[in-house]
Amino acid sequence: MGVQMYNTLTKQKETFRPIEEGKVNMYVCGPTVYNYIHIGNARPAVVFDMIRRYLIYRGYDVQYVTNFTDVDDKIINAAQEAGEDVFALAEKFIDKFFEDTSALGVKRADIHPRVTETMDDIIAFIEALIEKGYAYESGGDVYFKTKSFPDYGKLSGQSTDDLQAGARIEVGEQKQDPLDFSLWKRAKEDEVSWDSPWGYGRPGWHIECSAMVKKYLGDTIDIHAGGQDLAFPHHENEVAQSEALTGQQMANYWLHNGYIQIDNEKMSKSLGNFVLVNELIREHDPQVIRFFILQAHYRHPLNFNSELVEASGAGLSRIRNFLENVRHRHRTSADFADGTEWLKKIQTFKGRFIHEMDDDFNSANAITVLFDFVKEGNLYLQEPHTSKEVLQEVMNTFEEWGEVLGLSFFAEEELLSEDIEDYIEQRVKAREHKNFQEADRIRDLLKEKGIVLEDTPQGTRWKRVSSL
RNA sequence: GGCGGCAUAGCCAAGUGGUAAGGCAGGGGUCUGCAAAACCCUUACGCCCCGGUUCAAAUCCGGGUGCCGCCUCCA
Repeated sequence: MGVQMYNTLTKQKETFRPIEEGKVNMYVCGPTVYNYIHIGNARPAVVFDMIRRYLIYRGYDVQYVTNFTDVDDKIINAAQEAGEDVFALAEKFIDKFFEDTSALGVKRADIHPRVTETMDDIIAFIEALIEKGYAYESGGDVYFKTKSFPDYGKLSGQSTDDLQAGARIEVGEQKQDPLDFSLWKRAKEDEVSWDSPWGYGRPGWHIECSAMVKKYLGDTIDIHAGGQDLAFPHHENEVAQSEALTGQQMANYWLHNGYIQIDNEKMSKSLGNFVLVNELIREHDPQVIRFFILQAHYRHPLNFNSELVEASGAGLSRIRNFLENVRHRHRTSADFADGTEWLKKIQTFKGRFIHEMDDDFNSANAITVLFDFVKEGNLYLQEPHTSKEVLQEVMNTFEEWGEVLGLSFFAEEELLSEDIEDYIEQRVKAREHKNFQEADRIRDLLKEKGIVLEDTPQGTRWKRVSSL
């Protein structure tokens, strides 16, 4: 059956068929870099990173491109307010983007093109559209002639007639039709601008993605993704521009993630409920935030607040505890038992994981498979004899799943300092002599140092508790 | 007005025709010197409401209600 994904274009789940066997070209709309990213920006970054990782896991050679909109009204305004240089401000928030997303386990794209570095291609793209009669210059602006593209609306399910009703022409715009949208905007006084056949100006809102997709991935790509709100007008306009120019379908599969809501409302400046990732990761383990995001299906709306994240963290701890305990058992016990049955069972779990992920990247259900595994695995750990091979395979499996989900389930291998080793040794002796008062004293003392001790039939194990 | 999404236990969240996954929180128990971790039992006679189709519906159809979003920059 293979990987199934919900395609916004056809409004149904489809079996994924790449253009070229074994390869995937994937483009995800990136942020406008005028501020720190918020949790709403984090969701597409995380879920499409997960999808990318999964496709790689499934054997595809994935070429993944995410852009930065590094020149735009919002950036210009933000720079003005801060009294900073436009380019310096963009540069700064690109750095911050990488900082925040990598904390969330998001890998870098293969290519991160920027508008300012794609200017020639954008201008050439617009010129070609004018030549073909799909666009026109008007007072230094260039507009796309929406009605000249018959399929307009096919992605978002809007009809030009319906759109016509609500459309308006902004003051100062010189469109022939209210539905036309801008490809090139004439520069205002003292604004950053680039030279073009239509005078100084900068690209409109949607053209960058069309130009970048074409430049880096080709006329038709496999997957184009972004937030639900981008479907219209952004992606619709991209389709119009690209397909008008090339005559080819722009992308075979369109994926859109659902919104994150704060207390069931959209994040917005007016409501003042923006949650910046930057601030969030000071209060929560970023891995927990990622885990929280992946515990919901990527297309569904997801409500967000601190309590929910913490509840999620307890779940992640369960998995981590299990693996720490597996590791301890692996270190401390000999290889007695026959592992054949369990090795088979692990394969079954792996199959279930793939089955769930194949179904439109259902990471929520995939994580359920992990919990089911943990449940059975904990029972295994209680058996008097375990197989070292099985324990190793359990760790390998979670390592593999962790790589797909972008989660690290294992604490860093760590050696304790000698004095703490000594304490643990002393406590073992104290317990042997039934001096429980002393044993408890040492346990409390280490707990204050962030080391929690747990006594098992295989000896005392320790773990470090997170400071977060 | 047009387009779309959502509604499942105290909370989060799967499930899209076969008799309600999983996590968190709560309660009870087992194990333990005591803990911790873990395990066992327990928490929706019912999936927003009303009709209908079916041997069978949370799942399909019709009608309602509520919430959220897009249509303007927005992930």
